[in-house]
Amino acid sequence: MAKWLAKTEPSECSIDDFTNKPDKAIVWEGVRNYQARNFLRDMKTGDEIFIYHSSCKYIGVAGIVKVAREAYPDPAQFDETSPYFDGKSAKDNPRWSAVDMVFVSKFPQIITLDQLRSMPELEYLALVQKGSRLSVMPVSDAEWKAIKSLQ
DNA sequence: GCCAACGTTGGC
DNA sequence: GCCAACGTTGGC
Repeated sequence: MAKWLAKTEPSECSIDDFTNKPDKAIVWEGVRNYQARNFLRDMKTGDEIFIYHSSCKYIGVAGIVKVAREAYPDPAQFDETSPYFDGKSAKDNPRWSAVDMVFVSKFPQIITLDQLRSMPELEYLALVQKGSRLSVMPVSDAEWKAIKSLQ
């Protein structure tokens, strides 16, 4: 089973939104980057995903969720009141996808960027590349193990 | 708040 | 197809 990492601003959606409702799936919407979207579309039910908190006080990997529903048209792209509305997306050929995710675990402490950078196994992970803005990325088994070992 | 790095847009 | 201009991301 493939493994992934997804970035989120905790003010938008944090690991605590999952822990607050551990049995409820959360719609992962608003991805507006083609490379990230394509990775979303590759996700399979049950795939596990690291949740990374960005642009906040405590930056780093906060926990794990898993795919509850595979990619479907992101409803936000057709919602004119949504900041993710995309007037160029056609109903019969939706441009953007969403998946549903459910809670798996929350780390007792955030795994910091410094910790991630200290791991040679993570040298090629897009997350730690300078200037990388990719918000959804695949994680190899070796990388997954390395990140989990930092807990 | 700053600013470097990035992805997208649009004129040509 | 090129590339400058622009808006956004995201760590600091």
